[in-house]
Amino acid sequence: MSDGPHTPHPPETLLSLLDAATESVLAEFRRDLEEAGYADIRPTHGCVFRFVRDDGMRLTELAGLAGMTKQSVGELVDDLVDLGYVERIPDPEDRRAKLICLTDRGIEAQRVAFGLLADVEDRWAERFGATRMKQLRKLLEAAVSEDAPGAAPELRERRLASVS
Amino acid sequence: MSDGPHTPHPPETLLSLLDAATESVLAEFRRDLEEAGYADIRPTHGCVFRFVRDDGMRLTELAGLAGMTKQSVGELVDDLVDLGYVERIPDPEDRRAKLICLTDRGIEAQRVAFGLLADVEDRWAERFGATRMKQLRKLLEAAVSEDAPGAAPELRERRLASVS
DNA sequence: GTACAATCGTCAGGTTGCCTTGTAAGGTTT
DNA sequence: AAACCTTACAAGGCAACCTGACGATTGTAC
Repeated sequence: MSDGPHTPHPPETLLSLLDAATESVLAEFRRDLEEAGYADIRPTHGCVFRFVRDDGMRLTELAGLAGMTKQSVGELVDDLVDLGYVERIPDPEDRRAKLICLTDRGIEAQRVAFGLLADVEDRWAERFGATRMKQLRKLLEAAVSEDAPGAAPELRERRLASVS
Repeated sequence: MSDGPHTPHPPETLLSLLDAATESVLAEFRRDLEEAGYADIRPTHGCVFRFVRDDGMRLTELAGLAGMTKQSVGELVDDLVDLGYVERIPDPEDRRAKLICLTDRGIEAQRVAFGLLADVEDRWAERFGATRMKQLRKLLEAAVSEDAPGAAPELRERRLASVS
């Protein structure tokens, strides 16, 4: 940092690399999803597709898993209802609550999306070799799941729950 | 995807892992930066600290490096001017333009920030071993800089230019 | 069994981080 | 000097989150 007059080409930090890689994968996924005919699904909606169970799930639980507020997830669910991917059915066990369920179309979209994500990963594996990809996965999993030396404790719940 | 009734614990995709790791590093960095007394610097400001040269830089060039519009970067520069980290001085070579320069305080902040990012990476290296970190870096660099099989071409310019 | 507190979802409104469009001032070209 | 680029800025919009404050239930304590 203090060698030389300044950093002409700024140093690639771990953060910038991780962020760039994330964006790269995300962009690829978005493109594939769009090409598959699901242009109306935005990346934000992923938190619903990712966590919702087939037998339905309450908003509160979904929000908890996604690490977001009920209001925010509620908005996304509104979108997906309008788009016909999910529906809210009254919870038979609690008349306050509603169960958020995937429609048939939603189930299909979920299947396709997870498939495309797996394809992206497969392409990476082709480029870098399956061995390296396994290493990468292991490393990232360890970095994320373990107690990081300095991460804020409240983050740990969210960490696996952010993007689709 | 279609084995078993459904995926109870959703599968960790490459995307979710990368995203989680990014967030983890970012959170750690933010915390460290705050503890170092720079709570007023937001992550978004990183695109200025990251790319600005010591001898100053025009808004247009900065925006180009950051992969953002001039207006967006201009706003961030406004913030940093208010906070005393940068200043706009008239460009002697073009009276339309202004050079965005770090103040002494800004230079110090930049030094500290890059140092803290390096510290985060060192801590990762301690946890996983220097060898694995090198592998991780190499892999990410390759994934990001090479022509990805399916990435949008316009992304490639931006890819290394997003977060601090 | 009635009062009280907690929980479920929603409404209203705000913040952040970006973008697009338009405009005025300063250069460049011929 | 007329036409055309730039440079920066101002105004306004949008997406993706947030907080706070409800009404409608439900579970809990007297």
